[in-house]
Amino acid sequence: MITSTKIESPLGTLLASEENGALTGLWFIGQRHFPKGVDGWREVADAPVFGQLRQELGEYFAGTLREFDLPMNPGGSHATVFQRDVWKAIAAVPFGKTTTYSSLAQSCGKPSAARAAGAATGRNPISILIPCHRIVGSSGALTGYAGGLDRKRALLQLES
Amino acid sequence: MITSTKIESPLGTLLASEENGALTGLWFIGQRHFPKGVDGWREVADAPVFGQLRQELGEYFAGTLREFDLPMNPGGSHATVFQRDVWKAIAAVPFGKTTTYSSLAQSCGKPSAARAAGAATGRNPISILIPCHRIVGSSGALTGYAGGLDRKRALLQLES
DNA sequence: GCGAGGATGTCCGAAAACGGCTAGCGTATC
DNA sequence: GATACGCTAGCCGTTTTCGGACATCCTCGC
Repeated sequence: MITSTKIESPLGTLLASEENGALTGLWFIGQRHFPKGVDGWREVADAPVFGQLRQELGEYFAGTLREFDLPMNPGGSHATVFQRDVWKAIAAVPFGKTTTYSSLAQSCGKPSAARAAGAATGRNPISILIPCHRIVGSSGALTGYAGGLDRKRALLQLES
Repeated sequence: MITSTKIESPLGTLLASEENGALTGLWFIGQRHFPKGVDGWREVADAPVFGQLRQELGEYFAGTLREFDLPMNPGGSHATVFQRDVWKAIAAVPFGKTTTYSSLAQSCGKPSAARAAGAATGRNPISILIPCHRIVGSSGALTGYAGGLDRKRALLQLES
């Protein structure tokens, strides 16, 4: 049973989803790759992990928290091996730093799969906590963000 | 968590699967459309429903039982609406009787989908209990059976 | 009688398209 | 010379699309 809730943030409303006590997703409402089966989820605002998430997100946007710490389970059952690898690599990028798509690909053992890494990055189910906004082009250009480049810029600004 | 077990029968070895106390599948080993994820299932010979199944199958092949009665849940989560309709229609065919593919299609509200009904019949996950062997061509010919025509013939023989 | 063809839902494999990319050049501009 | 663009041609996992193949049967033309 998947449950969900909405969370307000300075960058717009977020939708969070949870299953078995672990966070499974966090998206800006209506963003690219917004999940499809949402209708089948049950809105339950007070799941424990949601409370913790609200708390930590608040501190993050206030600038007082740099690392999230709560149970996560991105991708649920589908999601390919490569995608999981990429997301894991993204999660390893520390607050305030950035890295490139090709560097990501390299971490996954597929040095020439930069473009595929970009695609996988876009499918990241847990925005912000898995900091896909910290991934930029090898030239330093932002190149893209499922929630819109403005938000990516804002998040990087917040962390600088 | 899906569990499974093997069951011997006069027509060959069967594989049964169960989830949450309900029978979800019953196939002749190696038959057409044999399930794929079997490796991920756990063999547990003494689930309650398996015991009952062994018992009833024994009586069926001995000729002393004509109607099975145990919890079934064919198709698990995938399986389309049309397929469920077809399987339900098959289950309504009584012991010793036969019906045709086009008649099945008609029962499902799609009179011209006889061929599709055939395809759906082949995907029936619970052999014998959902008596897909009772479905024949409109000419009376057996036309096909995922477990092989010999077994279909034998089952019909047993019921006559 | 007999052969050909169309309707039908689903699965499966193959092929093509599609991205949150990049390195390598050739030009253009100071 | 530097630096900065802009274009191009490869790169690669995933998604989408497409074309058959099926446990059929009825109709139509010969």
